[in-house]
Amino acid sequence: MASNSLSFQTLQRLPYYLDYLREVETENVSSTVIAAEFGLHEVQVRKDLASVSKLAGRPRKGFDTQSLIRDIEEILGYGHVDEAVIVGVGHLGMALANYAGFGKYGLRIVAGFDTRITQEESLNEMPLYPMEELESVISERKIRLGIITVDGANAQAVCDQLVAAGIKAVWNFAPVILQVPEDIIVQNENMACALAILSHHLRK
Amino acid sequence: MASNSLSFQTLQRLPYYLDYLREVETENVSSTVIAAEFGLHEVQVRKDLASVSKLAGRPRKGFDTQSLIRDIEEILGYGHVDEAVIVGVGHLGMALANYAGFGKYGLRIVAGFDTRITQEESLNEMPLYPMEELESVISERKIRLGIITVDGANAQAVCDQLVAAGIKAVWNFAPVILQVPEDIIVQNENMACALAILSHHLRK
DNA sequence: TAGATTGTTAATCGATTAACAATC
DNA sequence: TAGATTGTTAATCGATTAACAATC
Repeated sequence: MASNSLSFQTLQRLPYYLDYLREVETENVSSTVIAAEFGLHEVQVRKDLASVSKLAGRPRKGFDTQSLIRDIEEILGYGHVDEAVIVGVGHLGMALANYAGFGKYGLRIVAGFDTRITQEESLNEMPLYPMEELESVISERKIRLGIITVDGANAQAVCDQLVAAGIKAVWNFAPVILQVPEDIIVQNENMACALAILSHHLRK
Repeated sequence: MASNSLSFQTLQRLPYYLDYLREVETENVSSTVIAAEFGLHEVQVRKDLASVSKLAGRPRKGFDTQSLIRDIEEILGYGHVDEAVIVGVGHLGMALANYAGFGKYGLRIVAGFDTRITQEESLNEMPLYPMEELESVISERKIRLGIITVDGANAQAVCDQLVAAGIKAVWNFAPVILQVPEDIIVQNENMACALAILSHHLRK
């Protein structure tokens, strides 16, 4: 029965469950089946589901598939679209901006910014602005999520500008740890961290 | 004093420490200073460093900067270059293939594969092959790391092919959990998981 | 009733943090 | 010597797993 706080780990598993629930065609789904599908521990899945579902699961049957889908979608904020801006329109920034899949996850990147842009232009229907426009675009459109795809040396400065403009969450692809006020959340996507684990494994 | 096993968490922090150590110009560096730089707990950093450094830290002074850099580089396998192939040369695949920064981390992407490729061609000096060539390229060049940037529906099949060809580690950007033999390591880079955390935070 | 599945309470595990003695 | 910093041992914390009673 939906509790009020979810662990980081649980939140990260929800998108997987959701994908599976959308595919499955049965009326009910049990923790046992989902756990087997993903190679997770049954009790872990049961706890995850219990903490997000409004409708309790039923012994012998499991959870109601449709209701569970709605509950997870609500928690992940799919359906409700979040608007984001992206700063740094190099290879990675473009890949993200072009990535059609985000729509499915309730994310829309509505504008790009880059120091190399001198006047408004557009990339696949997404407007690109010079850095000077950052604050006005964010505050006018009340955008709350900023994606940083500039290089490490410039990431903190960009982050400060985003925060000053009123952003509430930052998705950081630069290989640095950003310093932000307490109420701002930062999600780091650092390729070097992932590589560290892979390389170390290969070296053994 | 370098122990034999490192936690996942420690490994992920090492690239940050390394960046900082390379920048700093002093002969010695203390855990205290690094902790302050990154907003981490002092003891956590000290434990991390103790577990990777061959030379013990010295009271009052800290660790020898150069020696620490070498130790971390060795553990992360920088210097020694890992070769990788990438399967799926769409936007994301190209962004990764073009990303110059990987060289710095000891990674070289030596070939790309895609179902849309029908005969060998090249992208910025990197050869692209049809899927049929996957096994022969990997086994001939003894490549041990495979990067998956195909869509979710095809990721497991690609993964199976990579494993069959002899890959030891998989870096997976598709939003699915891959099933692999026990001795293969998979590192997931799932944008939906990151977004789950950000969205949930914004929703509160 | 028997059996599958739920939810809960307790045990385990790994990582972080606290406390403190050792050292230069 | 005093003080900064180390390394180590114990306490805490969060997440996972085990054990088990409740239910349809």
